[in-house]
Amino acid sequence: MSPARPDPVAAPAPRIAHATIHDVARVAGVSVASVSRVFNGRDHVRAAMRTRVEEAAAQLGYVPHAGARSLSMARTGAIGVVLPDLHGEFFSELLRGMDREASTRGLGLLLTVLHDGRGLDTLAVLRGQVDGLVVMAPQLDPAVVAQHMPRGLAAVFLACAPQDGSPSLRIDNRAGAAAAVAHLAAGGAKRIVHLSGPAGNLDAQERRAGAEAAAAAAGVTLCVVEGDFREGSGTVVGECVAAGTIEADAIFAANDMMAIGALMALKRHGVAVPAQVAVAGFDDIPLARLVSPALTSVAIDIAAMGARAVAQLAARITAARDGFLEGASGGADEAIVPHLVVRETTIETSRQGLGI
Amino acid sequence: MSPARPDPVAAPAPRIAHATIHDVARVAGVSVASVSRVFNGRDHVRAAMRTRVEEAAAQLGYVPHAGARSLSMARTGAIGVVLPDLHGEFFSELLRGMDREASTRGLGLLLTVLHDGRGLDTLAVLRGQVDGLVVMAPQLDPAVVAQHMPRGLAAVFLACAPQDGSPSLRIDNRAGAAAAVAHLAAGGAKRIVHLSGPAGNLDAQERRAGAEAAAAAAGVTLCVVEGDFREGSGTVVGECVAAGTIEADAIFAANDMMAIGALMALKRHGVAVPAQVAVAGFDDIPLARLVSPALTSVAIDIAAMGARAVAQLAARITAARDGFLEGASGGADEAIVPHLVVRETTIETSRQGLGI
DNA sequence: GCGGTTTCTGTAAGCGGTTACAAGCCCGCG
DNA sequence: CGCGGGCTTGTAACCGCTTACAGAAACCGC
Repeated sequence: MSPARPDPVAAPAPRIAHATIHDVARVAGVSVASVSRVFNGRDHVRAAMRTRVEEAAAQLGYVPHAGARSLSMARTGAIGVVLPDLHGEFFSELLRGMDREASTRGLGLLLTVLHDGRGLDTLAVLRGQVDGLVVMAPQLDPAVVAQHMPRGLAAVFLACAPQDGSPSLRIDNRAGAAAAVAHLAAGGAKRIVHLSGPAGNLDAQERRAGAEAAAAAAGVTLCVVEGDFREGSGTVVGECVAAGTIEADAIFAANDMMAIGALMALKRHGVAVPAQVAVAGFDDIPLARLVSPALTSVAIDIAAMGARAVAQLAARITAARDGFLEGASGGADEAIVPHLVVRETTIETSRQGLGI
Repeated sequence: MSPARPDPVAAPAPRIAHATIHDVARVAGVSVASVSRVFNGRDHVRAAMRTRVEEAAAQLGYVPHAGARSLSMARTGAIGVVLPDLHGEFFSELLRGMDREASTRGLGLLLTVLHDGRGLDTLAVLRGQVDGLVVMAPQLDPAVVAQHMPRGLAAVFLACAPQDGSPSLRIDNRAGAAAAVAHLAAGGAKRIVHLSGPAGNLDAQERRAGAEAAAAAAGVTLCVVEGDFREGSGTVVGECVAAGTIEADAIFAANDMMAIGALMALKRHGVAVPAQVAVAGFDDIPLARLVSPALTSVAIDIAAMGARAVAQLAARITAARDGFLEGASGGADEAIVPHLVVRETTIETSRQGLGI
């Protein structure tokens, strides 16, 4: 072997371009297999060789090439995250949760945003680039999504219609709405008006159903007014309630912006909140705690949802790798149960809000 | 060739596992090179062969393996985004801007969050997985970052101390602060108090310098009080101004939370804003437009900054690929100039705010 | 019909790793 | 001292795709 080993001293100084495993092997005077073994841990490698390789690697500034490695190991160490064009808090919290979970597992996050409709074909590109997919595409036809899914890639669906063979995570809108209505009823409300979202919206439907169920269970009256998820419809309802056109002692809006619209309208007309009319919303947007009085709302732990999705996906990936064939362990669907955040619009408090 | 070509009819039905280029070649009865040519476009391929290959590919549901392709082409089609542990609006807007720019170029975004200190070594893992890096690490020692950068990988630095050889994008804090102070002076302020950020903070220093320069230029008095970027220090200053301990007709805070603290304190003490004391902040957080009176603030187009970073990186990547060697075209450093958003805390308006 | 192009197409050598397999080494034991 | 057997290590075959190169086929004008 000795004649084949070049003099380490004669090795060129660290290059601009990256050193490969072959360079390291040459400099260390060993075979590429040995270098690979040293880098991948616990194969039987003699100490002398290990240090020789490590020195050569350090000298060359060698870093393994993730792409090559993933090709030969059939594992990329990244998961694809497919999201609609989201904004603000929701987006960042979701990603934060996913990252938290992924990084503890040594996984990277490859982000793909589906710009309005176009671009489902980018999913195909992901094959060989990720080990699995977390897909959130509530606005898309499940059949179309299914058709574009790279076959044989583990996937978890988030907040959208369930797909065959892949588990999905949804938000338990029903339970959240029920909790809000039950809370209002427990606070003494007898006639609750539910300001719902647009009839076509799935979340809106579920929230409404939850509200109705809880109202029935509590024996209180619930009247539903259809809104559009925007502040304006809240304003209208707030004014009707203030004027007595709608007789109610509590308002439960299907999202916070509508609740805030109603709240402001009530305030403007001198209606005491919560003394005369209590108000609750859904989503717990950051603004909810800042309005005065602070808005009671149903909160979803978005980060936890993201984390859960990644955890499920990771489980599926290892399961697939360990030979459990597809389809089998299939759909461990989960529902994320929101929790109620009680603030000043539903309970009397001595302390004033932030004064904003 | 004919004996080597298996009967297409005998080909197995589409498999569970993914078909490779060899499978397609076999089914189509051609060589892998031809399949590759068909998929990669504009090489000379006869029409008959093209359709044969396309049919075979469709039948097998073949999708090229991105990993393998990137290995042989030395191009991954992804760029790494390295960020500190960010929250909310900033994070989502930055990513939105990056995605917008990246997706038009057919690039993916591989996200890496640097959880408090730990994890710079994950940068090394990125080699072979991305074509370039956008790094934002304002809290880290530039030298340490430089040391961990995979050599030979194009990079752009965002809002942090400049690095050798890689362009960086920074926020022009000076210009933003100057604009705010000039605006206050133009509105009639003579004695402005600048509530700065902590002395050790780079942004804070720059904002202060900009404020001082603009005050000098406008010939108005500027007195600096050091704050800590939190609401509390704003409150204190607001109260001093209300009490007359600090004599001022305008407050310019180095960020919005402090400005809001001051604003609320002034309001509480019955000081008219902006009539008696004008207030301006920095950052234009979402809350700024919601407080009453709405806060004038210096806004940074975060999405544009993200987009710009990606655009620069893309340019560097292609430059590197086209042979311009490193270091040369080096640091086309850019500064993102913020713009002033004028609201009710600096100009009289007839309309009331949102009433929040 | 033939040489000279020009246009396809196939062969095979990578890209940078991993890893099954076998060969080499060293050891203790009979 | 010879030999079986466990550690180390090297050889080489992949992973799935691109592409340089060369051979084959088709086309041209004569």
